[in-house]
Amino acid sequence: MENIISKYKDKGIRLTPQRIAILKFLEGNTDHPAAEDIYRKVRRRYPTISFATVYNTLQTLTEKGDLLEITIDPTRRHYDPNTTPHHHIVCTDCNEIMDVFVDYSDVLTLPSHVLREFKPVGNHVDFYGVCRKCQKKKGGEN
Amino acid sequence: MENIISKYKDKGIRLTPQRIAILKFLEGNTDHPAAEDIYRKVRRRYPTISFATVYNTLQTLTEKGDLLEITIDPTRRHYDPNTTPHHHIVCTDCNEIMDVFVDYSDVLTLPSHVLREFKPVGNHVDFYGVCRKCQKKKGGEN
DNA sequence: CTCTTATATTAGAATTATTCTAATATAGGG
DNA sequence: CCCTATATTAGAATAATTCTAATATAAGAG
Ligand SMILES: [Mn+2]
Ligand SMILES: [Mn+2]
Ligand SMILES: [Zn+2]
Ligand SMILES: [Zn+2]
Repeated sequence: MENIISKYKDKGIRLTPQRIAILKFLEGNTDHPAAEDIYRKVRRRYPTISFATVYNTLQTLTEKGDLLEITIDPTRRHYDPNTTPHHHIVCTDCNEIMDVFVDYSDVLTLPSHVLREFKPVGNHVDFYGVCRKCQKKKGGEN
Repeated sequence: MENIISKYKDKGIRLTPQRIAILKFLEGNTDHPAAEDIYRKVRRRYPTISFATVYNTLQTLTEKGDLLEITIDPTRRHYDPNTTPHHHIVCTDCNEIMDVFVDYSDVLTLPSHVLREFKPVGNHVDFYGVCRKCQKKKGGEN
């Protein structure tokens, strides 16, 4: 818990109570929260926190390389504190996002005509599927 | 050109001049336009067209399975009239999007603990890279 | 410990993409 | 040619994100 503080002290990011609360919420969080999820949680302890602070902090962390923006939900940006490269599977029904820790880099080869136009630097796979909960729901509907 | 009309007449989509203009703009378009790109183009011939018409038409086409929404740019939705499954590479600098027509399904295998939670229905790979134009620009900066 | 200041926080306004509304127009079948 | 279910429209509404400018504070220097 307290090592979050030492971890970020070095990085040259100024540690305010609001930021520490955000960092604690994100630490180990595997839910891929959106800004509002973070805002709602942190506001419980810091009722005057502003959305601007949440967005500013998320942007700072992203710039420092300690947070990833997930562009998988067209309606809002989600955030992922796990910056080791990995992929996601999303429920087409409820939008739940689950991690997929497999490195597909070796098999994701690009055709030469693409390589002629682009110098690749990374990849990310979005899997789509139906989560167990939604499979049950759908079964019941029929 | 005229076969667009016959193609969609069957599908039970009512063909208005505005819709035909949108369909013609999308036909074979490989630029992955956003709603505003479509609006701006079609407005040249139909100056009174509304954004609502553009969005309604895009939604209708998506529902009929003749258009794909591309969730790769966090600031706006892009659309792809090519509905055969394929992937994309995006320039991290200028956001240009290029198609990648390779079927990776066989090699994108999921771990069993993920398969226990999700019944997969599809996948999409986002490649990131730097396009030739931006490679030159960046080279010049240094 | 106190001072200083660069940086962070805040409320609220601004911006922007997308959706909604309700009045009007029209595609296309009969 | 008529009818009506469906499409178009202007503009308002909504919602995510960004911006602004005033105030507060973290943390390094002394
Ligand atoms: Mn993740
Ligand atoms: Mn494409
Ligand atoms: Zn689900
Ligand atoms: Zn580029």
